[in-house]
Amino acid sequence: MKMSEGVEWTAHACVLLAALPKGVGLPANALAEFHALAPAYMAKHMQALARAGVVESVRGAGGGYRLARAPRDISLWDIVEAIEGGEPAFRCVEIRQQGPCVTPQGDFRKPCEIHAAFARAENAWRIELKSVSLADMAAEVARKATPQKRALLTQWITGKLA
Amino acid sequence: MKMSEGVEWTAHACVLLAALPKGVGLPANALAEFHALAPAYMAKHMQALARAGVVESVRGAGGGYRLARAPRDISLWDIVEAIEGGEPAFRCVEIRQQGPCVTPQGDFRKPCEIHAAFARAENAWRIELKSVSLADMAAEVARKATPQKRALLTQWITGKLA
DNA sequence: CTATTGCGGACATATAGCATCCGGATTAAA
DNA sequence: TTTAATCCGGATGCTATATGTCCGCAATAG
Ligand code: FES
Ligand code: FES
Repeated sequence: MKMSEGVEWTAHACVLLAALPKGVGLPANALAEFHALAPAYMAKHMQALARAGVVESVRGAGGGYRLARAPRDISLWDIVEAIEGGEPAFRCVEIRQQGPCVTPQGDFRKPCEIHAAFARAENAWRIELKSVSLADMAAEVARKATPQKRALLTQWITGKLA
Repeated sequence: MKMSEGVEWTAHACVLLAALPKGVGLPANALAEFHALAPAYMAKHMQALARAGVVESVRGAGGGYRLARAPRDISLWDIVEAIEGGEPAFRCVEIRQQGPCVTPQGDFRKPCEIHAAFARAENAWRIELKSVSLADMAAEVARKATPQKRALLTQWITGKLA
């Protein structure tokens, strides 16, 4: 059970976008370059984010991606859902309905206990992810940054926007 | 992000073992047959459970697998850990340390915010799984079973133990 | 008109999951 | 002592998913 690395890629990218002035964005190429990632693959992931409504795309020269909502209104779960899809990790395939001890009158309308337990666990996981917003993470990153890093960052960003 | 189906296989198998008298077990073949699963693959999964100390193996004729502890002391998490391994689904590969804006004096000793958030979420997930025991699930299954199913089950089990 | 950028599909490769098979070791029972 | 049942670990093959690239098309700013 391994989560796609695309989640980390796009999460970092969104944190970067959250640090930009409202309504301003960056092209996929720049987002990939910022963390030295494969540009073509990053572009694919950003398309998924756009389809999911997490970011907005602006086509044409000078375009790129920008956040579709305020950083406070975008959670880590939104990103996971966009990249991984909303399907649960545990998928009950109803093996209880197979085998020599299944009765014809068996009642399988209610989910089995195993299924229900995993559903509860994944729900707790989602709730935790939904409670973390881009604003939270961006603020924490900014707090920990040294003055040098801050300067380097603003310089790089202005270079990309020019 | 998909969990191995082996988790469902072994979870059902353990619930079945929990319904047996204490100290009594069943061979891997029977555990596979009970839910019409691939016998060879089920055997592999049971070996993993034995290595993890969830079940005990008894070799030789009349042998098989039995629970290593009381059903109350085996949780769903124990099974997931045995089959999937304990590694987290989200694995931070530290891409924050790459790119044009990393400063030489960067402090990367503390985990980044994204990493920390996923760790919290997965911890909530694990806590929920640890709170569900085989005893809980077996009791629930028994409660929902019809008299016919109960009879069929005991007949099948006695056939396997003979 | 041209350069830039996103969009979607086709494609290729790598990794992980699914499943089988086999020889060896162990043990109960005939 | 022989036989059959059973677990163990490794080797193997197949399939699905993840990773990553490429290309033509559409949109848009200058
Ligand atoms: S029937 Fe197997 S988990 Fe629901
Ligand atoms: S550096 Fe990427 S999640 Fe920690």
